Order: sequence, then C-alpha cells, then structure tokens
Amino acid sequence: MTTLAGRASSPTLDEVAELAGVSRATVSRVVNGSPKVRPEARRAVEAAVAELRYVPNRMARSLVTRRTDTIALVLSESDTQVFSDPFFARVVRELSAALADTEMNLVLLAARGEREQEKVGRYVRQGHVDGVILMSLHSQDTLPRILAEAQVPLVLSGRPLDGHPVCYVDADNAGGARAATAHLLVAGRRRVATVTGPRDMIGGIDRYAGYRTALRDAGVAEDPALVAEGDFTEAGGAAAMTALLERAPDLDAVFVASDPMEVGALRVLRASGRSVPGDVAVVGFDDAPVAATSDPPLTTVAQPLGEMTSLMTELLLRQVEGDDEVRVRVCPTRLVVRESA
Amino acid sequence: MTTLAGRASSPTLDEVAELAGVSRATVSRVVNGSPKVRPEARRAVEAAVAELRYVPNRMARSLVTRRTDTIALVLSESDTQVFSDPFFARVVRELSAALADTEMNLVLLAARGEREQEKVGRYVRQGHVDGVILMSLHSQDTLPRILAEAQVPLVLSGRPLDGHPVCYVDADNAGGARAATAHLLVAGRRRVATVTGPRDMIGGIDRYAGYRTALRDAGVAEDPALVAEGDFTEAGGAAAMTALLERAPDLDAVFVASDPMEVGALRVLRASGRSVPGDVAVVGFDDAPVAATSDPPLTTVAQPLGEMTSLMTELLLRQVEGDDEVRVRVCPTRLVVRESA
DNA sequence: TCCGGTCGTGAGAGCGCTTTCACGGCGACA
DNA sequence: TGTCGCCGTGAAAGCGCTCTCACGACCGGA
Repeated sequence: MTTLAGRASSPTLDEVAELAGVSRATVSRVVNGSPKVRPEARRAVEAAVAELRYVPNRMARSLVTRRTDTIALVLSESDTQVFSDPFFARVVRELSAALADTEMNLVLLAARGEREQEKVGRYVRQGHVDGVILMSLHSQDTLPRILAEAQVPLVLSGRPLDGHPVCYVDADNAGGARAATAHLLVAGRRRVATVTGPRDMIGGIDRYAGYRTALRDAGVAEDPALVAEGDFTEAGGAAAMTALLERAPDLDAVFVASDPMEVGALRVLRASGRSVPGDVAVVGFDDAPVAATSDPPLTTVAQPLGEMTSLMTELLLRQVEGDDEVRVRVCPTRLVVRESA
Repeated sequence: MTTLAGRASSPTLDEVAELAGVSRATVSRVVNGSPKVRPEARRAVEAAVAELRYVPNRMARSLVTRRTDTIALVLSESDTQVFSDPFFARVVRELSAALADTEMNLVLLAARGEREQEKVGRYVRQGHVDGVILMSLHSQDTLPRILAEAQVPLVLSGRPLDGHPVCYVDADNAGGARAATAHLLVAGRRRVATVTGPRDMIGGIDRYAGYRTALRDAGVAEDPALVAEGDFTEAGGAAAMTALLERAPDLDAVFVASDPMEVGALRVLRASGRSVPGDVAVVGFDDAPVAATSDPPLTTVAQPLGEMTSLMTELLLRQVEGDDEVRVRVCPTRLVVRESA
C-alpha cells in the first residue's frame, strides 16, 4: 500500500469505552438500552458514541445473538412478473409499513428457476435473515422444501399446494370467486366464462374452484369451452379472452381471476365490438388500483391486503421469538361492485 | 423449556473437523478452496461436510473477512413507482444476471422519504452489504450523502445532481432526447411539445435539455406552452398531455421523456380525437417492452440497459476490491423508429 | 456494629470463522 | 549422508460483540 487512504475502519466498542472511561460492557448496555447504568455513565457513553460516530457492527452482534433483525420477502416469480403486477407492489408497501417502527429490515429476493432458488436457499441457510415470507408459489417450486429444511421461521402467503403443515396467511380465494360468479349469475347471466389463474398456483386453483361452486349452487352446468387459463398478466388475460371468444362467442359474462388479466380481457372484448357490461359483464379479482380508474370501473373482489400482510408479519415475528406453533389465518374477501358487472 | 424441539443449531467448523479427523484450519481451507490441502484430507473433509450438511456461518466469516458478499440495489423511489415502471424490472433482472455466476447476492431496498432513507443508511453502515448501487435519485435525497459518509463502495445510476465526484453510469440522456426531437423536426413537425420527467431528477433534466438543444439546432423557438412536466408514470403522462392539449391545441408532435408516460399521453391524444402519428407524432424514451406491442408501436429512445448494469456491477466490484478511483461511464442511446413517429 | 441485599460495573469467556506462524516430514541436491 | 527448502498441517490469536458472573460500594434493618 502506497497510500493510507482506504476506508477508515469504523470505531469499535472498545474505543468508545476508552473514550468514555468505562468498560466495554457498560457501553454495550447503553447501546442496547439496558436500564442498569448510572445516568452519569450513560451520558459519558452517549457523548463518546456521538463523537466517534459509532455504529455497532452487525456481524459481530449477530454472531453472538443469533439474530440479524432482517427478514426476507422471497418472491418465487420472475422479475418481470414481480414488477408488473401491482399486487406485489402493495404487498411490499404494506410490509415495509408493518415493519417501519420495528427495528426489522426487509430485503427482497426474487427467485424464479431452480438455480436462483438454490441461491436464495443458501443465502437463508447461511444465516442472513431471521425469517422469510414466501409468496407466489408454483407447484414445482423447491423453495418451501429448501426453507423448511433450513429450519428458518417461515410464513407462506397462500395455502401451500402440498398441504404440508406450515404457517400461512391466505385470502378466502374460493369464497371471493364464488361471490363474484354468483353476482354474475344473479344478474341473469347464463353463459359465464372464466379466465383462471395458473393451474400450478393455489390462487389460480382456489379461484377456479370458487367459480365452479357458484355454478353448481345455481344449477348451471359447467362448460369446458367457457374456461381458459391465464397467467395473472395482462397479456395472458388478453390471450385467454381471445381463446374464449373463439370457442364460445355467445358468452355473456366472465369472471377473471386477477385485475391485470381483466384489463387485458377488457381490451380484447372491446376490440371484438362487445360492450361491457352491456354484452358481457366482467368481474375481476384483487381490487388493483387500475380497477377503480379503468373504463368502465371494474367490479372486482378485494382482499384485505393490509390485514394479510400484518398477519404475516405477526406470525413471522412470533416464530422468530421462538413460538413453534403452526398458525394459519384466512382472511375474508369482499366483492366491490362497480360498473363492469 | 418443556420440549427440546427448537431449532437444531447448525454444525460448526469444529464438528466437521472432528468428524473428518483434521483441524479446523484444514476444513476452512477446503471450504474456501485453498489448493494447499492433500487430496486425501480434502476428500475426508468433503465427506464430513456432506454428512453434517455443513453450511458456513456468514456472520462469523464476515466478522473476520470484513466482507458480506452481498450488494444492495437501493431505489430512492416509492414502492408503487418501483413496481409500476418496467424500467426497474429490467434493471433488477440484468443485475441479477450479472451477479448470477458471482457468489454475490443482491438485495433490494426501496426507500422513499427521509425516515426510510435513514433506515437504509443505518443498514448499510452496520455493515450488511459490501457496496450499493443507487438509483432513481431526486435532488432532495439525503441518501448519497449518507452513503458517502458511510464510506461504502457506491455506484450511482445516473449523473449525480450535485456534481459531487462519485462513480456513476449513465445513459446519454441529452443526446437521446436531442435525437428524438430532431427526428420529429426533420419529419417536418413544427409545434413539437414535450412531456418532461421530474425536474428534480437528472434524467428529467437532461432529457429536457436535449429537447431544447434540438430545437435550437433547428432554429425553432421554444414555447413554454409546449412544455409540461410529468413524473415518469402513465398517469402523470396523461395529465401532462391533457394540459399540453389545452394550452397548445395546435401541437403536431410530442417528445415524451419515458415510455410509461408515453402510453398515458397516447391515450389522451386518442381520446381527443387525434391520430398518431397522423395528427401528432410521438417519440418516447426507454424502449420499454410495451413500446413494441403498443398500438401503434412506439418510436422511442433505447438505452443499453444490459451494458449499463454490467458496467455498474463492474465499477462496484472494483471498489469492493479496493480500487478507489472515481470512474464514470456514459453509454450511448439509440433511436428506435417504429410507427408513432 | 454487623450482615444481607441492591445496584452499577468490569473482567472474561465465547460466538464461528480466517489466517498467521511454526513445525515436522520429505525429496532434491551436493 | 547432511542440509536446504518446500509443503501440508495444526495451534492459536483475534474479528467486535454480548452476557454471565463476581465484586465492591452502599444502604437499611437488626
């Protein structure tokens, strides 16, 4: 080394202790807010901390406390999907809010594909985080297994596909879908189609099940021609709607399993010369922001996302605190009637 | 504790060493790929590692190496904005790709508002990451200062607003905007308006400057009525376009400083009964995925995002390795001519 | 006056790892 | 056969912190 520039190594507990004229232990107590410190000593330490701009080294602290005070939100989804669906945006926002006045930090990890998921698994096993919230699971995902093996506190968003006992928070997807479909049927629609979510995701499966239940309740026979699978994206919704129109041009209503898909479906519907809700009534799912501003404003099923994320946070933090109980929460959904149906 | 359940504490180096019949040091060498280990010993260690499912404790390692092998992408933007602009999606994807075959991990930190930015600052100062890439800066942001003071390796995406010497990678925003505007002028348009980006972001400023340069080059006088500020969102673009149409109904072209805004502008234009590009020619910026699929396909300015993110990664990793040189890279932009202009 | 009990404090062990240093064994060379 | 140097290895120090434990000072009650 020719120059001594480099990064100034940050001050340590010992340096603060020396400056304050107390022992390391006392500084540690002050930093961690222990009450058993004389006000006088406390002031001395605080002054020293301020003067040296001391910040505790987390690695050292974590090494002994076994805590990192950070939790990971891992999205088993491609970046593209994560960033295009406003659903994730809301979840992240609510999650940050829920953690805002905690000392917990939130990191985002998007991992689609086995290779990335292994990397995430390694990251977690190495002890970077105290717990993880796992979203957007597909049936072939290895993540739940990897994380379960890592024995790290875990909360799923959405019921696990394999029924494995694990903490999760879910919306009443089936109930919401059933209500949405029933709403269509009650209005007198008889050729009620559906654009489902992916069949490998619990949300897709449950919403489809709800649709079927509503039909059965109303004594309406199912027609395979009225079912098309989407992938929760706008483009996927458009494609599914196109297929639907081709197979069943006489459909008079559609239950679309997510709002982004509904936007795509609406576009296709309009392009085909059909009016909404005149010719075809449409109900979506999620109550995304776009639903209210769309033309026409969309009737949709709202999930209590705020409540769900704070429940997830709560369940996770409980586990972090050592609670090993497997807890499950299912939140009610609510039909928001606007003008598309 | 009534039960002994709890989380099984993961195996340590010593346990592996004991099982393999070697010393801790040798295990460490094997784990870290040191060549100075007899093949025989190496095999014994590898077997022990596999048997115990040993994973090194990162906190312990980081404590001595002073490295965490993770870098943060911090977005000085609200979650909503981050998740709605496909620009960020691409950056994240490219960044993950660039780091895929490194042992580096990427964490995302979105922080808008002073409180959150302080939290991020603390996170970084505590030593959670080896470096940070900072994006989407607004002029009032405290983040650059906080991070500079933390003395952590830092690369900005976009030229810093205050001209402070710091590593950054930027696109030639002014050049791109100038080319876009010139394209409009060359086509014979004379009332060329612009929807700018936010005036507190370098991208917004530079693209506006490029627009003005093109006008000046062509000897066309500027008209304040032809300038409206947007916020890089679709809604913002729509609002700005509405204002523009009101103030200057005779405009015959618009340079819109981002593709999401362009989508909004297009909608307003069409709603006003104008055809694109017939009545009004439109050029955007970013070459977002939507640009190619939009109707009509959008003429836009493409930035070499892949190149830019790998440059950012490269500059950052260099700093992490100890290189203190302040390096700057500016990447050329390219006009992609489609049908909107 | 003496004893038991607080209370604030400091010494020190130890978290799991990397890395320096010293040492023993061995082949090469004279 | 003796010496040098190299190579693989282990002992041990130490990264910055927390936390137990012991200790001295001090106070109130017997």
